[in-house]
Amino acid sequence: MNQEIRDRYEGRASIMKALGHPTRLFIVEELGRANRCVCELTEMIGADISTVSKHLSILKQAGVVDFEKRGTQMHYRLAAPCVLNFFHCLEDMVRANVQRQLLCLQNDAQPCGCEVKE
Amino acid sequence: MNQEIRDRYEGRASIMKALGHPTRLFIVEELGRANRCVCELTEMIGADISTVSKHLSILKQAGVVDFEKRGTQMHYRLAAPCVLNFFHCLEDMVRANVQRQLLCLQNDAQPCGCEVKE
DNA sequence: TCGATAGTTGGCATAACAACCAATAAACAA
DNA sequence: TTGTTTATTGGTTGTTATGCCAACTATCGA
Repeated sequence: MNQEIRDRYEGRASIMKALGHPTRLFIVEELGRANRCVCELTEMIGADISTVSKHLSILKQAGVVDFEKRGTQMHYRLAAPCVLNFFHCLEDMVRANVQRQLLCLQNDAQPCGCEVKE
Repeated sequence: MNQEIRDRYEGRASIMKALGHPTRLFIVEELGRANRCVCELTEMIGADISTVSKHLSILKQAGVVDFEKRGTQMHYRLAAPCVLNFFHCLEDMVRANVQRQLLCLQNDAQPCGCEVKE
């Protein structure tokens, strides 16, 4: 994998990385329903406003969200609604993972690679 | 965001996080074309085989890939082909991000939030 | 002008991640 | 049995991410 190809994947991976956090995924799904200001999101999430602001700036940097200033408030919106299409696949995978872990617990005689590490 | 909802997003986010690395994204796209053993992927990627093996175990843990032992080789395959659908959206976003950065460089009089930090 | 509200940024401590090397295990050929 | 190939795991080191607090900026109402 040379530098050029690596850069190609770097750009995509940084977007996926931006989506790889529960709080940020929550923000994305919420903005899929309605535009929100930082204060509303902070209220829903229950973290420090500076923490939420930093999550939003990571999403902004990745091009997932965009914002608009209105008075003292910053109104965020989804800039790339196509990411909402990821959720269906993600939910299927979460379900499959749970299923796999259950199967693994049932016949734990033979290891199946889904053991919980200690 | 209570614990239950947080857990819900945690499961999805860990899958996105697993995809949030250039090497792992490369592996996913390559496995979308054909099943591969670790040695083939290592050859393509050009990293230590232990590094590639660890990337694969992260993808396995997330339920993105699966493997099958054949002699001394481990043959990996895509367990969740739906992730291939992510790429189109990712590429659109990368293009949009590049476009945005170009615009930003052109009229750098007013900051637009895409400045490169030093 | 002064104070209150809304957000962003810097700093810091802690935690998680990444990549290599070394050691080990499994399959198989000689 | 011994050596080779393939792959995983442990250990180490350096980098990056996370979340809070504190400091600061901007807008707006009194």
